[in-house]
Amino acid sequence: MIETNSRAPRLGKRLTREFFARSVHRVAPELIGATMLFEGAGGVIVEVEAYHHTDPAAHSYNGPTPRNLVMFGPPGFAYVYRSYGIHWCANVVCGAEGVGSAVLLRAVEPTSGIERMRARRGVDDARLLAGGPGRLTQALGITDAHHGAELRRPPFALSIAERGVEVVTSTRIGISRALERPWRYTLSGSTFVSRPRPRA
DNA sequence: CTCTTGATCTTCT
DNA sequence: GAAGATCAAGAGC
Repeated sequence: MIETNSRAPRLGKRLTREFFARSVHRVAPELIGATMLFEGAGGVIVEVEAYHHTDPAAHSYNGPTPRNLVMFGPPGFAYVYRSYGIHWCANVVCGAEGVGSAVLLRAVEPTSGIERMRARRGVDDARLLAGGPGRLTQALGITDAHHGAELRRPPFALSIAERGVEVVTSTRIGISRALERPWRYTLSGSTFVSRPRPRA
């Protein structure tokens, strides 16, 4: 399904805490087209997934644990977890404090600090620099050291696109529960997503 | 191009 | 003890 996120209430404006305090299902599509930098490296967010606290696929589904505690904290902070023992994956906490919802950052189209991203990743192809949640954190240099950090403050820099963009919804990647929920959001036509263009 | 498998370790059962 | 919001390399077509 394709829609435009032009109704985003804060297009072109600096992100506020209220931006993240809304439903994860409203925040997620509005992050598509936003620019995300970490210590100056990063680019345009082209793929995210929403994880709601009532969602069996969400880490927060069974309530707070030491790992997911940040998800239950205030919105706008980073939930960083270890994936498959190897990678780091980064989320943005959304919704009211205590709810336990977050948006997984899955792919960025590189626009800034590309050489640093290449050095960290060890590859040249721009589509392989930050296309995938593990690749994204490695390219930008995000680790568990930034777990619980606020996305509105350095070294993060996040800004919503000046204009609305076409957003495609599809099913999420790599999960084994709640497979049918269409909570993956990608920038329409982008070749920088973690997997080929989702079937619309 | 697609499919399969190994790496590696924290969390939860 | 198994599973997991992943990735890269290798085999096969």
